[in-house]
Parts: sequence; C-alpha cells; structure tokens
Amino acid sequence: MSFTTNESEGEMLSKDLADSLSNDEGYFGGSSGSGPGQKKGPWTSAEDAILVDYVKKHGEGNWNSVQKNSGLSRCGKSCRLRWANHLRPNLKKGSFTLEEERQIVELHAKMGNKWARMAARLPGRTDNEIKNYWNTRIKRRQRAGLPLYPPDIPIYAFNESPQTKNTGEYSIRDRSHHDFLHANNYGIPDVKFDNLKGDQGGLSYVFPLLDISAQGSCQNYNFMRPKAHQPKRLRESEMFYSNFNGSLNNRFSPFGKFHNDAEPFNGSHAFVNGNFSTSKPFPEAVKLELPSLQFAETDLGSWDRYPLPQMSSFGSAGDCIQSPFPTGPLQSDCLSARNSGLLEVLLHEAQALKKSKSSEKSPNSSIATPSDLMDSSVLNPCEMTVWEEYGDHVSPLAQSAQSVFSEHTPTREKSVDEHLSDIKLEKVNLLSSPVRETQLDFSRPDALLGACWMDKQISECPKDQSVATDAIATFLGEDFCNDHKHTNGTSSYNEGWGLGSYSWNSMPAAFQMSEHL
DNA sequence: AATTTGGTCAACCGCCCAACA
DNA sequence: TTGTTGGGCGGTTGACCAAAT
Repeated sequence: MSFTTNESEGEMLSKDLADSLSNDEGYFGGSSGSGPGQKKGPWTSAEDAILVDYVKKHGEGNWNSVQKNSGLSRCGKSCRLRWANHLRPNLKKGSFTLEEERQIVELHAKMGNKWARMAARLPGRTDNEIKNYWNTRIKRRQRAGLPLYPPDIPIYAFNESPQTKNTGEYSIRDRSHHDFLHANNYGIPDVKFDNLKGDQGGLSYVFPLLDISAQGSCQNYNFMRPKAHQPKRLRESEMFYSNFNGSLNNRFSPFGKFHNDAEPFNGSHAFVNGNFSTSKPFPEAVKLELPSLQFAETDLGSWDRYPLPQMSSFGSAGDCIQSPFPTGPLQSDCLSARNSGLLEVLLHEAQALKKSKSSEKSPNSSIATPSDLMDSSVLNPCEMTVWEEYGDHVSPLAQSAQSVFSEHTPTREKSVDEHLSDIKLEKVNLLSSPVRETQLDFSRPDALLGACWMDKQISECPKDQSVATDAIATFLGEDFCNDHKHTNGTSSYNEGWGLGSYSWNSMPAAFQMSEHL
C-alpha cells in the first residue's frame, strides 16, 4: 500500500478506521469488476466516514485512488456510487414529493430510461432513486394493467418542445422514443384464452398472439421487452433508430402494437385468473394473477393525485381505475367490481349499455355509448392536438369501431387469426382515446368486451355481423355464439350483445364456473 | 405464530465513452 | 492510430421489511 506525500492526519485516521473494518460485516468479492480482497456489500458507517473524509480533502473524482490513499477496501466504482447516492451533501432523503413524482413521470415521457439526466433535473435526487421509483411504479401499474403515463403527459411533454429545440437535448430521436413509448403506454391487458380453449372442445384455436416473442420484427416497438430480447445496452441512436425502422410509419399500427406485446401485462389474464377459478382445473395451467380490477382501490401511482394542468376532462390514471358503473339501482344490488370480478363487471356494463340504448340516448343519461363518446371526442381540441402532433390525420379514435368493421374488414372471408387481430385492434384504438377512458374504462378487458362491441357501428354494418359473430365466437366460445346466432335473426346485434338478455345458462362454461365461487 | 408474498432500496455488474499516453 | 484507464450509466440482484395469508 503506497501513500501520497500529502497524506494528512485525516487519512491516517481513515487508515486506522479501515484497519478496524477488516472484521466488519460484508464480504470480499473477487469477481470481475473488483479486485481480490475488495470488500463488497453494504457500507458501514466507518467506511462512510472514511470516504467522506477523503472526499473532503481531495474532492470528487479519481475514485480509484481512494483505496490507495484511504485504505478503504472498496473499488473506485463502489466509492463513487456510495458518495453519489448517499454521502454527498444536498442529497434529499425520504420519499418523493408529489411534485417530484410528477416531474419524474414527465421526464420519463420525454427521456425514457435516462435516469442520470432525469436526476439532473431533480436536485438532490439520484439516478438510482429515480430508477428504483420508476421500476416499482412500472411493476405496480403493469400489474394493474394501467397505462404508464397519465393522459396529459404526452401533450405536456410536447409542449416543452421549445426547450428541445433550444438545447437540442431531445432530438427527433427522443420524440420517436416518446412515440414508441406511447404506443405501449396504452397497452391493454392481453387476455389468454388457453383455458377457454381447454374447456370448450369445439374451440380448438389457440391465440397465436401471445406467442410472438420470437417475431423479431416486432420487437422494435417493445418498450418493455422481455429481458432475453433486449440488447445489453443500446446507445440512444441505436435504440431510437432501431425503433424508427418499424414505428415511424406505423405509429399507431395496431398490429405493430399487438404483435409486440410479447410480454402481456401482468394481471391481465382476466379470463384465467382467480375470478374464473374452477374446481375442475383447466388442462393448460397458466399463471394465475389477479386482474386489474382487483387493484382498483390500491395505490396505483401518484399522478392521479394531481390536478391535471390541462385536459382534465380526460381524467387521470385515477379515472382508469374508477368503476365505470353508473350509480343507482343497478349498482346497489350487485357486487362491486372488486369483490365479484370480471363477470359481474361485464354484466354491469352490458346492462348499462343496453339501458342507455333503450333510453334512446337521452341527453340526461349518465351512460354514454361508445358512439356517443366518439362523437364528443371529436370535438375535443386537445385530443386533436395530440394526434396532429403525431402527424396522424386520422386519430385512432376515429378509427375505432368504425374502422374495424369497415376499413379493416375486407370483403373476403377472414381467418380466425384476422378476426382476433381485429378484435385486438379495436381494443387498441379504443384505448388510445383518453376521452373514452373517462367514460368507460377501456383499460379493462371487461369493459372492452362489454362495451366496445355494442357500438352502433356494428348494427350499421349488417354485412359484417357474421364476421363479428365469428370473432366473438372465438372470444367467448361457440356455445355462446350459437345462442347468439339463434337470436340474431330477430333481435338487433346490440340486443344480442346486451348480456342482460342472456340467461346464465347461455353463457359459456367458463362463465358459469364463476357461479360456483 | 409461522409462512408467504410483495415492495423498497442499496449495491453490484457489465457495457460504453471520453480522455490520455 | 491504437490501447489503456477512469468514470458514467442503465440494468439487475439480493437483502430487508411489512403486509397478507
């Protein structure tokens, strides 16, 4: 061990301390990155004292000399990290304030996982703190099946673009990054139907959509790709340009989106989670997780606590987790979504929609049909601004149900795969509309199933009814569909889909199972 | 009361870049 | 120009704790 000539008393003290550390807890790792005999693990207060003392005298930097000059058995990297994250002055301790949380969300919408840059914008906070906060938040929201950003964040971020222009800090690449982030943010829970398949002999089809991780071309969009598919570390240019390849012309490509959801949101298996548990286990066991509904009253993030600076009518993430049920008798005699699960929610929404239909869209009605929502949404200037920013003259909203049964429905007979794609496409379009989220919670699969398909667009496209019926059959099983077909001749499609007109016996087996819960 | 589960946080690892010899 | 080194960054891991079962 060599010492510099300016070795001070403090350093001598540090060395004394260091000597006393030899028996401290921790271990001495010999793996790569740290030399033999270098201590790893949690820092002790004595080590902290040594490091602080050293930095006071020599300043930050030259971390590799810390070990030599102070006797600390820590590698330079470890010293730097300890100093930066815990010891340096002006560090804020404690949990993030609401404003800081808000800032993090906004910054992440702009920068992505640039923790250090984000930390630079948050005085006293470290990149590690921000990273940890974000990661836990992601997990939470993923599990809840909620979008990562509140609806106002994208606009808010774009409104800050002048700064971008001035500094060049966030170039087009950043923006594209935001695009592909956004394309995933409204990712909706994928629903696995493996169980339905197993339980319904007639339906032997298995979703191919969930087994798409191997489709390399689709990974371009995948913000939260499975680890195995992620490059170790892409520099910004690589990452953004690689995303550009696929996303620039398909920013709202529903297929791009869905084909890239190689990693469905946790908690998304609405049909196969605890809500539909059965005493007769399905032959194909899948991961059982609570659906997003059951997280409705948990802490799902903090931005919903903020008053949104704009577009408040869109609602916040908090809106996404609020029950869309109308108040009144309908609610009173039914179990809550939280307690009853998807089935009751489906019933709720179907009944609500049917009710709204029967009341001939009374202006006072508290229930808005999807078509109503579409109409109203078109008038929202903020919404238009968003899509114009994206350079998309046809907003996803305008492409919702209408487009599914017109533009996206070719005249030829569609394969089951295509039907399913259309179904998912529809869900994506609906989810892309923050407006709708405030009225009906389309981040929830139950809402999608219960509501979006009953849009009047369907009834206005009789020729597509068979297509839709087939697709729905794939969704819910042949039994259900056959029943529907029997009634389809005399009743409107909407009525057919109003679940209130169905007895439980008409429901597929998977639905009936919930009765035994 | 014991066990399980989930969340948080500190620390480490590996990669990359810039500076420098 | 090339190789080396220090430092920064993002991803990941594991320990710890609290809540739930």
